[in-house]
Amino acid sequence: MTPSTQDDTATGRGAADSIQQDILRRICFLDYQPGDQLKEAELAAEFGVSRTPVRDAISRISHLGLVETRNGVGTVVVALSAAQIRHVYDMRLELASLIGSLSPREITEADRDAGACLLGEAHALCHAFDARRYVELNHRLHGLIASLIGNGTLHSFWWQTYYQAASTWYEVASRLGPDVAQALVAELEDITTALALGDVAAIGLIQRTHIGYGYRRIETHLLSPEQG
Amino acid sequence: MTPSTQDDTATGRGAADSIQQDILRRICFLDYQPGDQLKEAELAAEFGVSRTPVRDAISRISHLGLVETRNGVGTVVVALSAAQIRHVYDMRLELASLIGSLSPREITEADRDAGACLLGEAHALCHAFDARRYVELNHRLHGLIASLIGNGTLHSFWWQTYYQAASTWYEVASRLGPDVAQALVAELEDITTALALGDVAAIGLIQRTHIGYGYRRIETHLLSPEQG
DNA sequence: AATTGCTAAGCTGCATACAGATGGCAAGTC
DNA sequence: GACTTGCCATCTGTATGCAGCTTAGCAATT
Repeated sequence: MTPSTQDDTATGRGAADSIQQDILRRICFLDYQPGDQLKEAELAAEFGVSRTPVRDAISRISHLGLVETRNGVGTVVVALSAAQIRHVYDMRLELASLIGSLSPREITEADRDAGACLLGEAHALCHAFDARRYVELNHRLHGLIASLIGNGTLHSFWWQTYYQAASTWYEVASRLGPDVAQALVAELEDITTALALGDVAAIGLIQRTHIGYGYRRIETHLLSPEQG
Repeated sequence: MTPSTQDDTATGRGAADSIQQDILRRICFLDYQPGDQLKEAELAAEFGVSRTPVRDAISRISHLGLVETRNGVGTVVVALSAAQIRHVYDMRLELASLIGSLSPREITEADRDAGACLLGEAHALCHAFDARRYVELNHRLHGLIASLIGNGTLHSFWWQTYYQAASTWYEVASRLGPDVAQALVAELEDITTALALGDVAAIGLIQRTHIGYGYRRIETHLLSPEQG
């Protein structure tokens, strides 16, 4: 039961694995935008490996629907449709509720420290906003919460939907600016409280709440105004 | 948003895709038992292709945790631990409830026909039981229900957990014999009723119920007596 | 001027050769 | 006899060459 988007096959496929994460990060940070082409040869040269591990990485990413590869054409980053985004968010709402009920892990002091650290950085972000940094903070917050999930299947699914959803955040953050940082602070304040109380179920419900808010932001600022 | 275990990348990776399904089927039918080694060269020869598409297929399967591949050793089929099986079933119970609530598709006449056909074959199976045939009927039932799921993310997850769970059924069926066929008949009777009424939500709840029964069978006949 | 056919470039899919890693076996040593 | 050590068979990870597919652009024709 490997997370499938994070740390599988610790031994084998060393190169392909780190490349996969790197590409996923680039998609979430919009280094690769929808429509961009991922050329195997190019990436192979950049990472200093051959096409084989790059192919492996891209093949895995295609599971998530974030890229589409066609013979003779290439691999392009695809923007999730409005319907797909809704489906992902509908699913994430449900998964969030399960975090606390399906074999959660015990909260440790390290978790509380990480939460406090994130909250501090989120505060700083409000004053000096940077979309990239916002996405990165979200990534670290996701990692913290995912680590609390004891159920391996849920853990895997949580990561999968994360990457699908996260690919939209950078653009929302760019358009909304510091407002999303404020929202992140609010979320982290709730979460640090729950961490202090050792209540994983509460964290799941908090997540559910803020996933709902997040979807509303996407709906308003990404789906309604232009593009579909 | 590709199902990831069923029909991704319709255009590219044609060979790898069918090989992946074939290997997954073999694992579920216990043609490959836990501990068995999947040798790339061997499979490549059997399918009449090179190692590359075989590697691709195996790489994808490793997502599900059904195989584990280590450099210098090989790829072996792994038996899910009791905890992993429980996690998968816990998740399936929750996913089943969502089938009816997350953008279900309309039920058609073809669905009703397929359900009736399955029910007939399940009846036949009670008299002349065959574990392999039981697993196959379950597979077709799963395909029918999965096709009713409109939410692409849920669809993908439903398939993923299916393969993880199905890898245990053959052994249970072998030990219990016709009893599981009776249970399948009961399940299909409920489902054909729901199909007739066009009630997808009911189908999800029926699934949830029988997934619970199924787990109890596994717990009793696979986990308790011997092995863990 | 518009259309159609061709050509060439570029990309992925696949095949195969090589290198690194692992585990077992056997020879050697205490 | 037990343990250690080095060799070897074997499998995966990686590199690279080749073939098929797709597309864009150009040229010839209507």
